[in-house]
Amino acid sequence: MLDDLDRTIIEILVHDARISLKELSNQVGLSSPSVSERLRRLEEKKVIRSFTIDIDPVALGYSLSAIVRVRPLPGMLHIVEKLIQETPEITECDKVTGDDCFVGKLQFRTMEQLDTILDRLSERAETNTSIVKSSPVKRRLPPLS
Amino acid sequence: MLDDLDRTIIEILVHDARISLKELSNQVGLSSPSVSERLRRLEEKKVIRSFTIDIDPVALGYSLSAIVRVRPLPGMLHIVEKLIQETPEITECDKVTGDDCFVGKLQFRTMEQLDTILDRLSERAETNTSIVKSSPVKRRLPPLS
DNA sequence: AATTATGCTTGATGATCTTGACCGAACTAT
DNA sequence: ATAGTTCGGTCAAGATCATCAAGCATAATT
Repeated sequence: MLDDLDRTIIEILVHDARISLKELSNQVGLSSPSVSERLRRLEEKKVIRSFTIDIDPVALGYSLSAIVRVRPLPGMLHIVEKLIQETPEITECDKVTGDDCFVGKLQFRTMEQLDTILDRLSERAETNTSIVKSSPVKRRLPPLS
Repeated sequence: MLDDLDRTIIEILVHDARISLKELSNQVGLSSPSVSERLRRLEEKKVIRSFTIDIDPVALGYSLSAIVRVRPLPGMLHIVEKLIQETPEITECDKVTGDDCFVGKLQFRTMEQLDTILDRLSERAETNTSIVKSSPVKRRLPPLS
């Protein structure tokens, strides 16, 4: 489905999505129309879901983050899911197997804010919260091979 | 630190980091040199950490993912941290407070592969793994206000 | 009140992107 | 085998875009 050239393109763009087509095509070893066409196809096939930016949450004032595991009280599953989606400080959340139904990431500014958000969840779910101390692995791609 | 124009720029780029400066400046309502200069400063201040792409792991063959909580055995903290960092299928990992020391995300292709990876960790840590069934909240920014 | 710093616009220039015409290798069907 | 088709590539042009220098307005500083 993806050949070596596609993988090279992806690896370059992961590090700099705003590189010019010319520079990209130089690094890949193809002409720019070829790379442009490959890019178009990678987007079309939804291999590349989007070009985006990585923002430092601290710069937005969110100096703290936490992993929250959420186990809805009986009958509360859908309400809790909606509540999670409507909590903008929860910046990602997965629904998982096991005792915890949801595992999410929470960005917040103060402990007071954390408390407020968790209080709201606690009306309908048991929560288990771990404050993030550091991130030994920053977001990265798995092996492309 | 950030004004409304900066926030607008960020919101636009989050959705399309490869938009031309011209189009971006139209949407922001400034001339392109102004936007260019603001972009430069946002990068300089490390508000924008990088321009990158969002890749569908499925397109890379990783049709499964899991949240793994890792509690190193006594004395194994640093070895386990290193082991996590050297496991490329772990695409992000936080060090957190609480009983679990690390919480990571694992991308994998088959249950067999999951088993192999967890076996390696289990020599030096207790692990608790939850398979991701869906993602009710895709990665997003917290409120910029 | 004068001065300076900041952040903006404009317009010229040079660089980049896109498009269309064309080419060749690989695969299919006769 | 060979003719046709498809796919992915190059090249060159015209169209578009980014950058730079110059100049202006506003707000802060002295």
